[in-house]
Amino acid sequence: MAAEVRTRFAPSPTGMLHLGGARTVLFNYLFARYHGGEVILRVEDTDRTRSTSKFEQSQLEDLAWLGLRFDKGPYRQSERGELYARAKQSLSERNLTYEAEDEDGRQALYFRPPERNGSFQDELRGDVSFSRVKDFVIQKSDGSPSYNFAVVVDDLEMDITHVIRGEEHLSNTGRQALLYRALGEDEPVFLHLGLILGPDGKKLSKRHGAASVAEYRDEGYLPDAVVSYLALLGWNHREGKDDFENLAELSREWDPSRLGASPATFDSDRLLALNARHIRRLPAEELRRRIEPFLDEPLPAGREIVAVEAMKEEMRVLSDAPGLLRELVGPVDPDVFVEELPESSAEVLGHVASSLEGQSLDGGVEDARDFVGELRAWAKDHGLKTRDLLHPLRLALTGRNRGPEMALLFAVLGTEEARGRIERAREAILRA
RNA sequence: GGCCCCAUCGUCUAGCCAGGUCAGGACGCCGCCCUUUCAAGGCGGUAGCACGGGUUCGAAUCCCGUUGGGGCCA
Repeated sequence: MAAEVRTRFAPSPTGMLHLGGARTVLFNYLFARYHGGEVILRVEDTDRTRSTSKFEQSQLEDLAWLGLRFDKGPYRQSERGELYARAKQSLSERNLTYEAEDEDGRQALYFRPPERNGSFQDELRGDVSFSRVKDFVIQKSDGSPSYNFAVVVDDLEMDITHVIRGEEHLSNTGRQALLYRALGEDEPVFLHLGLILGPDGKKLSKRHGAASVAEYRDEGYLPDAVVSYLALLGWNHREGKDDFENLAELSREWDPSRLGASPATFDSDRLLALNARHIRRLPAEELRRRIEPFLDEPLPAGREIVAVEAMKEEMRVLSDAPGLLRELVGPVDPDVFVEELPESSAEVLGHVASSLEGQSLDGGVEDARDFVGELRAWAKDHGLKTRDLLHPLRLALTGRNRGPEMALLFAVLGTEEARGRIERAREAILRA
């Protein structure tokens, strides 16, 4: 039962999985899902000097982290020597190969294409021509197959129907097409995605900073946000949707007719904003679970969820969590901001401190909101602007003049801690 | 150097294949609303068809060239 559509992702384990590669897998995955076909993982490790199992392992982890599952594989080219030997034999029988010295002066096997010009069909670019193709190596001096040769043999043997990859492979495709033809086989459908560019307009690479998937994971990006962002690099939604909850939603909405051939520039600010949006959508319970590994101090006992709720508003990546937590519950030195406050703030703080008596705001957001409501009513009665109430209060509680909703601060700090901080701020003002 | 690909607001792009809607949306930015502040949300605004030739009654759209950018191989 051969599936009608079969795509593959074929990474070389010579480095980390980069965003470009991740986008390529994603599209192979989505394309296969769209057609009800399958996607295969094939590790192209013929370059024995640069391939390591460590990189292979890390790439597999990154793929899993992104939520991309393969229907088959991983296969490794290093384990498929026989297939290449057989194909080589077939070419030799047709007198299309010869041995000669390569650039390094070592014996290698060359392929002599019967034709040197021609064209192939690319799904996104139409008829793509090639010309002046020179003889090229198919078997290196160490006996391993060359890149172009192994790819063709494997894609043929695996019955790959659609080769979806980055544009950097477009110029290799002419040579590959010649190989298919020499082997007497039909070519798969080629589909070359536009490159992903860095801010300088060049192909996105390590030179552009954190371009590996692992680095994004370590910084606290959510896989769903990364996937959602990557999907829009070289593809667009028919109704202009620009964010997708997760892979499942993307799979439902994705359709290959919206693929484009133009290059796309990677915009890290946009990814960051998108990640923040995904974080805000997360239920506090789940967000708590996710930030746990990033924290360097525990969340306030018994008030974990409100604390997460309070941090959520300003969190853009999970690694923001420890800093935000410190701003929330870390020690406050009133002397730092006391200058900013008028003396009348002492009275305000005095009122809040005494109102806190008998209150129990430990973790209850609703109670805290009621309490803040009362404070606002009091301020109004005394001819105070809300700002004159909340600004000193915020400084007293966190030492900052911006931050989460006031009620959340009370709920996170709890009655006693809040009262202590307010008292200390008040004393500092009176002292000044 | 050879071959190849790409070209619409700052960014991602829709529109191009089957020429004719003030070139549409989103992000960003600016302003306003909301808000103690920030964020979020709502409303409004700014900004673009790289250039030159054709073809056509009519070109972002088709053709040629130029320029620019990129890729691969050397």
